[in-house]
Amino acid sequence: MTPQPGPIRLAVIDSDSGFVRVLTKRLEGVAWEHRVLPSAPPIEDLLAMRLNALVVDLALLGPQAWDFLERVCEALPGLGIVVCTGQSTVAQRVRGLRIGADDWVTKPCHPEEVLARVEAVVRRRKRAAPRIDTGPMVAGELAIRVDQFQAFVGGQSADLTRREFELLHLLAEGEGQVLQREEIYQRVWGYAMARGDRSVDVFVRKVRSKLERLSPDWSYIHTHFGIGYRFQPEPREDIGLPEGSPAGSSASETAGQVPRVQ
Amino acid sequence: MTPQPGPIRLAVIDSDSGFVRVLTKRLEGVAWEHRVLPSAPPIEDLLAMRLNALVVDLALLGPQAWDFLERVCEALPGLGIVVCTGQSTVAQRVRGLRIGADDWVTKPCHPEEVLARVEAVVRRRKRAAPRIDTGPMVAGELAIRVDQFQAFVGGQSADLTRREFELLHLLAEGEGQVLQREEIYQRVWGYAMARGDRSVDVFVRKVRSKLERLSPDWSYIHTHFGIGYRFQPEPREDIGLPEGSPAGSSASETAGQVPRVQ
DNA sequence: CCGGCGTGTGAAAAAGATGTGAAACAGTGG
DNA sequence: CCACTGTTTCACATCTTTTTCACACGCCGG
Repeated sequence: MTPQPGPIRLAVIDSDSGFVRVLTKRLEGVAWEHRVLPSAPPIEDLLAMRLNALVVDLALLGPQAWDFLERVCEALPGLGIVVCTGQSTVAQRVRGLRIGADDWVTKPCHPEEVLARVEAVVRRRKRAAPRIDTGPMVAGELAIRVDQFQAFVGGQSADLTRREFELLHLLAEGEGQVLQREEIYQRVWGYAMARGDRSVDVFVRKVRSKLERLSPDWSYIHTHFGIGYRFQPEPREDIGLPEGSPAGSSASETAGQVPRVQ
Repeated sequence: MTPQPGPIRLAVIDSDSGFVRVLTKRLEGVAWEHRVLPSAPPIEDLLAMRLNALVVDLALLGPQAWDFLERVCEALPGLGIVVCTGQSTVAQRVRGLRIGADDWVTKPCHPEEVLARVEAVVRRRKRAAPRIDTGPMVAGELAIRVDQFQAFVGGQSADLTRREFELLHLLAEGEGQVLQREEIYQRVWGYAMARGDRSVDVFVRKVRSKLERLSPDWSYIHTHFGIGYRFQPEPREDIGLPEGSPAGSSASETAGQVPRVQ
């Protein structure tokens, strides 16, 4: 349907020079960004590469192969993993797939097939973001232009950094949905969130503050206590507060009508 | 990490009786809902089955195999497709994967591996499209939306906190069943309940009170003295009956058919 | 009708999450 | 190497939720 996979960022962990050479050649043909690693790098390095997919020969990792596979799957749940290894038993293949590998190819194999399998794995992963309409998405006073990695209000840029933009973009795509912190982190940062990480909160604050500067009468990002955040443009009703009432005043009275908006 | 893939709805299109028999046996072992089709059904029929995955032997579809594959991929982009066929060329496999198949297994193959591959495909699909099939569950005037971690009545949020929601959700899932306090605690809090802990009671009260605000004419959570609680939406009948009949009404109900409603 | 438990109720105390500002750290380009 | 921008980490303020308590009430068995 949409054969257009776009450029894929791929790493190959293998030291079989013949296989690597021939695969690399094909990779250059399709212009994917790729990198060959002769042995398993630390997980953090893989994180930093922001990959779409990984091709790995488990055989060369020795006894820690399963452990490595497991840790990679856990840390990068969004990464497509294709194991490409010599002879293996059914039990091994089943184990690898159960642990979290997406595909398992047996060498010798044709590089074109490896590519097709990587493509299939990545394709499925990307289905989630099929936003094709080139037009900017508008919400309240906001215009979010994916092509510019920026949000505007009345033609003026909110001056968001890349992460800030990606966060806002993700939230805005799921307008009205409550997204959990873990999921947000996973999808914006690209890997699993460590417990106690406050990055999402911090960035929400930054985005809020930048949006508020340009669009003071609207609120966009709502907190769901104990869960995460929800994007939904709403005219701010900070009306009233005439005088006497101390700010502290109960939020409770307002409850019932509109879900709590912080 | 991915311990629980949950039940998968699967269809197998194949007429190779030996393969099908052995695969079916394994399918029953894992309790997936499955169906075997001896030939390609109309796309609409596949749609109606609301499948998670499809295993198909392209060989038996003859010359229209590619066309069938293409149409299925287009019509059901969320469906995981595993081609399971006898001998094939690299070019055929690449073609199939490019068209939209998620995996391609060559017969003869071990049923366990087919299952593992189906599982991997479905796992990835669920990660990619996290919120599509999550229809709200309705009960009485209540709509419980898991994706929002919230319950609504007539579009209005009950403003449940996370634990309150989880409690309600658990009870609602077992609609009509009496759940013991210990089990409720175990499943909502995640660990064993200490003796004398009243948390469950307290939260039941909070949920009841929040639900009653929005849906005063229904009662949802019923107490079973000495046991626990049961979720079951019932129109409240305490209206009328101004004086004559004491609330205690028919003791006969307690007979076990219709437990006491408090 | 009474007493013993188990549950309902309201409020206070404790625990936990988020908001906030600023400093530490990392990456880039001069 | 420095200056600069952006990201991550930290400590603390603020606010919400969860837990704990003490007591009232209702169910059940004498």
